[in-house]
Amino acid sequence: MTIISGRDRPAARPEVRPEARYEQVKSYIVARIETGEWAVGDRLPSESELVELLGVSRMTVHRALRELTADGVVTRAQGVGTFVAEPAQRVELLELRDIAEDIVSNGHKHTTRIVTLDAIRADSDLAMAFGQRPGARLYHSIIVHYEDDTPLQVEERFVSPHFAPDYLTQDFTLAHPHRHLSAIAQPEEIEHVVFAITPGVEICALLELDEPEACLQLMRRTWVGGRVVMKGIFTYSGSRYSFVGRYRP
Amino acid sequence: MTIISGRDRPAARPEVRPEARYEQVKSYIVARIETGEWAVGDRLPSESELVELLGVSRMTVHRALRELTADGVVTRAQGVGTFVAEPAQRVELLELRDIAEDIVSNGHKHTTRIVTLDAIRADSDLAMAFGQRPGARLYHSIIVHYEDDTPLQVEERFVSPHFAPDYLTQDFTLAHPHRHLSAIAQPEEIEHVVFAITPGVEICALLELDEPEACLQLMRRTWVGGRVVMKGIFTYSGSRYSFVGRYRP
DNA sequence: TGACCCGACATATCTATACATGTCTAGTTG
DNA sequence: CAACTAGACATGTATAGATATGTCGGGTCA
Repeated sequence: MTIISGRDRPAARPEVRPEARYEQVKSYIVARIETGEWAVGDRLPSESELVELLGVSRMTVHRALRELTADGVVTRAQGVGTFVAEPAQRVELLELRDIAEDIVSNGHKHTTRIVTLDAIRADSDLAMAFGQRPGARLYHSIIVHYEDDTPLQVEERFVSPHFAPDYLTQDFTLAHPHRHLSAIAQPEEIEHVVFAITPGVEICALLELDEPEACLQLMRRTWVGGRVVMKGIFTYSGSRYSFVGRYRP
Repeated sequence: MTIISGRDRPAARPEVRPEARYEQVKSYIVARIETGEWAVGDRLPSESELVELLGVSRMTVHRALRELTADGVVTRAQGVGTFVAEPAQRVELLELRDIAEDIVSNGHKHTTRIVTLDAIRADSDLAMAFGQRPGARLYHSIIVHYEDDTPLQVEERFVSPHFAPDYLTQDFTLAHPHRHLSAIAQPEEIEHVVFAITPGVEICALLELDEPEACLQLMRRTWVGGRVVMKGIFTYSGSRYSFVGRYRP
């Protein structure tokens, strides 16, 4: 049995690009899994068997199976066989967009105001957070991001000088969240925590809130070389900002 | 010039699996891009040129380039060539974990309490949200999720009966956020919005908060067939819950 | 009995070749 | 000069065959 007629098959509808054969093989396998004919954990026919079954070459079958492996549909073990994988459990993701991109893509003007920009000595809490001795030097900044003339976000950052030597002279109108890190210092791990807080008087003033309202706060820690090199606390104007995630399974 | 010696090359270190040739080709290309020898937008040597340059077959080069395309390192256009792609801009993602899984994986006991479970008639706002006529039937539930004996989340959901016919008799101790949808109704699109709010008296009572505090609120809308079929509003106990994301680039 | 080896079989990779399809250019033709 | 066309060249797909490597079971032998 073959799923595919000969190479010289006339195209039924010239305007429709015929599906490539390896795609047809993928569809064949996925269909059989979806109907339950091949259940989770079952072993699929071997490549050679599929070659006989479908009338295509082994490389074509192999490509189909390799892509299905990448898609998480099957798992393969050399010398053993190919098996129907556990259905991937859906992970729902929220995209943390850069505030500047967000403002610009909504058709507004993005500006920043530097409130504080200095080098400090770490107190014991900061030293602990950065895995350094108390008294270690850290760069520190407080910046307000505006949408047109409305403050949307206050960001406070602490940065290890070693990985951002020219932090104090950077162009803070740039958007990228890791703009300050030198090129060698590629982040190895980034941790985000999102809270809801009621801001204190300083942040209320910076966000021009007449009275405190619930605000989103994002804490980001960036690791390089097993150490925290940047810690940022981003407080968003409560009723004016939300995180949005939109995805298609 | 070849990057690869003959097939019968003796393995220098038998315990180290030699890298496959298509992997070596990928590394060769990536290295040249990373050093800037091939800059963004530059055209790479054609497959045939790489064959000559590297001493491997075209299929091997092709596989390397196909995988680099999937990785977003290069872009290809049939009949034109292969080009160094824009470096993918980092998107930072926050995983929205299921509350029940979260509680259990932290070693606590997860229980739920059904506060409300009924069928209602949509008012004009709800009808608008679900793309239906006012007066349409909707299932409605309010459920509190507890970590041990502490309320962590209040969820309120509205569900289109057509896609969740047995919603009212479901097992609400199950965790999956789309447990209620029938198997045919695979979500096409899911939208999440995260706010910070100050909860009203009802939610404060359900979360056993003595006085209002800033809380995270997650709104989720699920589309099937171009229509909203489920809308949920999840309010998390303010100081007791945060979203955490941790990832390696 | 247990350690070892070997063969059957599975996936993984690589090659050489062929043909299909998309793009662009230079030249031709009206 | 514009429109068409042939050809060069790029990627995309498919094939058959060979080799490499991992797994497992059964047979052999001390």
